[in-house]
This record gives sequence, structure tokens and C-alpha cells, in this order.
Amino acid sequence: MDEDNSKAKARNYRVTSFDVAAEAGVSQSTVSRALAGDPVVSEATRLRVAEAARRLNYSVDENAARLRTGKTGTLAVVVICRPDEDRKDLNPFTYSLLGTICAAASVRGYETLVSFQDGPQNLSGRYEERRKADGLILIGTTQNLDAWNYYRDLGQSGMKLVCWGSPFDDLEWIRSDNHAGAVLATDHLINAGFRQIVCIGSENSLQRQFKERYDGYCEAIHAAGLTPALIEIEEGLSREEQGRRAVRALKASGQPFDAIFAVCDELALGVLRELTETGTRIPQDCGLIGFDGIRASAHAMPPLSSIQPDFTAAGAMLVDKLLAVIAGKAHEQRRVPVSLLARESTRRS
Amino acid sequence: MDEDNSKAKARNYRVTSFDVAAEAGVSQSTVSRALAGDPVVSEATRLRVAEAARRLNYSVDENAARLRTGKTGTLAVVVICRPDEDRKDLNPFTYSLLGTICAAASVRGYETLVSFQDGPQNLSGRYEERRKADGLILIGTTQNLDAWNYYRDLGQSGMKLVCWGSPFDDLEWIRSDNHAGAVLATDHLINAGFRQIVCIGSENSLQRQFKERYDGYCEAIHAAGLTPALIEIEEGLSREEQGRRAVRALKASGQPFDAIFAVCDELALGVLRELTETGTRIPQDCGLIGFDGIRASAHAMPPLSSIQPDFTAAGAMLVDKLLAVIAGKAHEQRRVPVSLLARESTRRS
DNA sequence: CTGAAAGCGCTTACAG
DNA sequence: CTGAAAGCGCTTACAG
Repeated sequence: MDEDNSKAKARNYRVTSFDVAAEAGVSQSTVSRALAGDPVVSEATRLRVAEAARRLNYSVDENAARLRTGKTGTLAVVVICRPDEDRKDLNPFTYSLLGTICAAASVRGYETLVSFQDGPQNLSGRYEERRKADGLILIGTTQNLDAWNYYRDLGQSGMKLVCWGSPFDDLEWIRSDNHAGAVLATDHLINAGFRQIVCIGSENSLQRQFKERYDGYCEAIHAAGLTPALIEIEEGLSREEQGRRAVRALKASGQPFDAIFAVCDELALGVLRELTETGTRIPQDCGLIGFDGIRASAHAMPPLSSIQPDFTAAGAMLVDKLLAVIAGKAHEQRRVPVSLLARESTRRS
Repeated sequence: MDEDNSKAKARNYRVTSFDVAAEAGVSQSTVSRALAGDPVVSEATRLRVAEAARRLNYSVDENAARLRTGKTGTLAVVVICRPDEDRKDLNPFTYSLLGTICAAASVRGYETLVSFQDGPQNLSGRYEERRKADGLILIGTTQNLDAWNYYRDLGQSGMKLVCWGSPFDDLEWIRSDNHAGAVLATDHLINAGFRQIVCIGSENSLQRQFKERYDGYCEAIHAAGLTPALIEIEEGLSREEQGRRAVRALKASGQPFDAIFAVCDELALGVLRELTETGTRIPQDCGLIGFDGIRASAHAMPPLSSIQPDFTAAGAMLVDKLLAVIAGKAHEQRRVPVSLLARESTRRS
């Protein structure tokens, strides 16, 4: 501890560009230009400065640079949580997206300031005003409407903001190609030989993607000359519980079914559990496919077929759209391509 | 788009503390003090300034404040990935930890700068030098040794750094109470009536926690008058594949077993899959418990018993230890408490 | 309790 | 190609 203290004191003096300038025998402005890679400085000088900086273990103070340039080189990522939700229990889909956003930002030379927000005392998106970030990416649950209204207002007032799957059309958004994905899922069931395919999902949810997926399902069902059927999920429950209850409602309805398309994986996991526990075997008695491609669906028994968005593309598109908004340019891309993950739960033997 | 442009131009002029000063009829220094809540300013003045700031929609430019104070109010969180690993496929345990770290930092008034790092071109922890963060929290896989060596060097050279489950003792670390957790898991199996309990794990892995868990297992086994047995996992594979192969090795060995303690959940999921596919029923033919409490284990069929660290405590301890390191204070806590998640995979009926 | 002034460490016109 | 100087927007001794 004591040695550390003396070390800490030695580090208290900060090496600045003036020190490097003295060391290299040039002016401070030249140091700044050389280190920034300004092509106007001669190669010889650039090397001399770089060498001096290395010797002194110098790094640019990016706070000072930012103050001068007005740019932060940082993007804020806000993850909206349910008010009562533990931070560790977030939807894994959200976490995957967070990972690819940070990766995409990094590749483009930006840092990412991440925060998890839920209640009103917790909502704060004024990163631009406080000069902490150049713009903001919003992801997370659509079920926290207060939070989305807060950010909608900020978006209206000119804040640079893009989001994943917004419940509102007046924000800049990116989403999975839900329609195409639902067609893919439904066609997959049809091709496997299933005929009485029920959709467990919603026409009215704030989750716009649920409606989009239901529409895609209907289109594929009609194209095959079959009849669509929807079990609407109950609001205000966990996805797993919604899935369980939808199965009970389906069974109680007497409606015949040989396969289920659940509009998200967490729903599908509840469906799977309820069916299995009540003696319906997957896929022998009932085929099942979800949507989102979360890891848990691969670990389910049997492994659950799903539709997976290209997460890497999703992160890149969110970052690129935000950078376009910041630059005041147009950015038309909105839909992330999806693909089929065919696993055992849809294998008709 | 055109309306937005004019708006953007109008916002181009930045409101500063001087503008607020003029509006409130006080000096700029008073504005700074009033907004910082300095108790020396009179209540009347403070209110007048706050009102003026609100009218002008003013926010402190935190870059400027930081330049002046030398503090960033930011903690860097670096997630170490495997070099070949997709950002979206990270261990869910890591993501849960990331969530609770960000939450704990936020409660303590700090922002979190998050980055995912893998290869050498990608490693950069010099947040302090560049004045981007006051310190760094390191989490993620222990399997990327290059990355850990890089950060070990930074830690040695005085950087403020704490990590989760370091492979090195000379860094400041926090870990689950692995010994107690393993005892909990093993006693749980013993109490359920299992007697031939095999551990699938490692004595030599860089993952120190694997050894700690194995030791806890041995202690509980010996205390019950039973005989321990370890199947050592093979290096360089995915955890799931390691689990599968360990089961094959176990079966090939002819060693009798009626339960398995897998030292992490991802391993346990591979074990579960291999056993189920080869006709061994869980828990009727073999009990199974993992460690880490990841979500996928709850969704497995049957749901997998596990040992769960208190993630909220883990995030808080990491942040508190880092803040202690930054302040030059001692912080003794290192072990995160764990608890048993008893599910079907250990239910002996 | 309040104000005038210095200075944090850069970048970037402006000269040469 | 390089240097001297201004200034980004704050906080905080120093006076009063």
C-alpha cells in the first residue's frame, strides 16, 4: 500500500503536450498536429514527436480535446428495463444487441456509454446537452411506456436518437424484418407437413413486431390455402407465463392444432414447458417454432426452432443510422435480415 | 428534414454559464456554485440561478467541468471475449454481471463506458491516461490469456483496475464464494439421496473458480464419508462440448455414478444434452446440478438445479472495490454470496 | 455571500 | 512546414 502511494504521487503530475514538445524540441502545436496525424507535418518531425511521446508515456487528454472540438466521440446506449425488473434478468435478446452495438461503435471509432434505466427518477437521456455523447441509441423492453414517452419527447425536441423496435413511428427506428421472418417460420412448418398451425401472439400489443409477425404468418397460411388462428396473449405477465396461459386457452378452446408459431422465443419457452408438462410431445404431437434466436431456445429440450435476426447487422445498422442522424444525412435502412434456425422442435418424423 | 436543419442550426449556439449569469443577474462563478449546490450561496440566489438555467435550457458541459476538476465521473467496463467469438454469443453470466455493474455505478453517480475486447489490435485499457475514466472493471472469459496478460501489465503499472475472477492473484479481484457454493451443491445432492456423485470440472484450469468448486465438492463428499471422483474437462472446446465429452469419458470409464456436479451451467447443459440423447434420464437415472444460475438452465428440460451468485451484490462489490482503489482506501470484500436454486434435475422421487 | 481572474490541456485559424 | 496565440466552458482559490 505504501509503495503504491508514492507511485500515485509520482503520477500526480500529468504529462502534457508541452512536455512532449520540450522533449522533441518542437512547439506544442506541432506536437498536437503530429499526434493527430495531420499530413502537413513532415515525416521526420512526426517520428521525432511520436518517439518523444512514447518516451514520456504521453496520451492525449481527450477531455481537453473534446472541449476544444465540441465532439465527444461517444455514443450513449440506453437499455430500457421494466420498472420491477432485476438488471440481471433482462431479455437476452437485448444483451446480444448491446454487444453488437458496442462492437459496431468501436469499429467506427466511437466509445459507448451504457446505462440501464427504468423508473422516472432514473430516466435521463440528456447526454448531448451535457456533452457526454454525440447521440443516443435506445433498446430494451417496449413494456415500459413511461420511458418510451420520455424519450419520444426528447426525440421530438431534436435530440439525436435512434431506437430498436420503437412503439412509435415518429422516432428513427430499426427492426427485424418481422414479416419475412414470420413467412419463413410458417412456410417451414408447412413444408414439414404441419397443417393446423396456430399463432400465439398479439394483434394489438405495443410491440409492433408482434403484429408484423402475425401478418406474415397470415400471409403464408393463406398462400398455402390454410386457415389462420390467433391466440392473443394476456397483458402484464412475464412472457413465459403468457405462453403457458395461451396454451391453456388454446386447449380449452377445443380448436385442433398440430403446430404453434409463437411470436417470440420467451413465449415459445413457456409454450414448450406447458405442453410438455401436460403430456403433449414436441415435435411428435405438436410442432413449435419461436422468433428471436435467443440462446436458451438452443438449450431447450427439444431444441427450439426459431427465426434469428442478424445481430451483427442490427448493431451496425443502429450505429450507422445514429451517425447519419448526427451528420444530418439520410439513412434509409430500417430492416434487419433474418434467417431460419431449424432445430428439433419442428422435425416431423 | 429541412425543418430539422433549421432547428439544428438554432441549437448550434451553446448556452453557457455566462448566459445563465446574465439572465439571472449574477456572476458566472455564482452560477457555477449555485448549480453545483455549493451551500455557500444564498437560497434566494440559488433559486434565481436555477430558474434562469431552466429558462435557457442550460446543462453543464461536463467535458469542461472534467477538464477543470480532473475527474471523469466515469468507470470503464471491459468485457474480455474469446478472439473468435461473436459478440452476441457471450456467456450470459457475463451479461448479467455487466447489467448489475452498470446499475451499481449509476446508483453511485458514475457513468459506465463499456467495451468488448478480444484480439491484440482491439485491446486498449488506457482510459485513465486518456482521461476517459477514473478506473476500470474487467469481466469476461478467462480463456483469452493474451488479454489478461495485457491487463495484468496495466494493473502492475499502477492502473486502477479490479476484475471478476482473475486468473492472477496479483490483480484486485472479486469472485463468487465458490467453495461454499460447491458444498451447497454437493450437500444438496447428498440430501436428495444420491451417493455416487461425480464432479465434472477441472483442477488445473486457468478458471480458478473451477478448482475452488472442486475443492468444495471434495470437502462435502469426504464429510459424508463418500468418495470423490473428477472427470477433467478437455481444453479448447466450447463449454457445451466439454460437457458432452466428459460424459462420454465418464461412461467409457465404467465408473458407477448416480449424480453429477458440473462446475458451471454451460458445462451442465452439455452434460444434460449428452445424457438425455444417450437414454439416461434426469433425474431418475442421474441427478445433475450446475453452477452460475444462468437463465438457460431454468429453461432446460428438466429445469437444471444450480448455484447462483448474488449478481446485484457482485456488481456492487466490483464498483465499490474500484472506487476504494481509486480513493486509495482498503476494501476487503472479495467473495460474493451464493445460493441454491433447487429445480427438477436433482429431485429424487 | 459574491465577483474577477486564472487555468485545466487541448485544437486550429492566422502568420510566417 | 512550423510557431505564437486564442479560446473551448468550466471550477476554484483569492479577495472583498
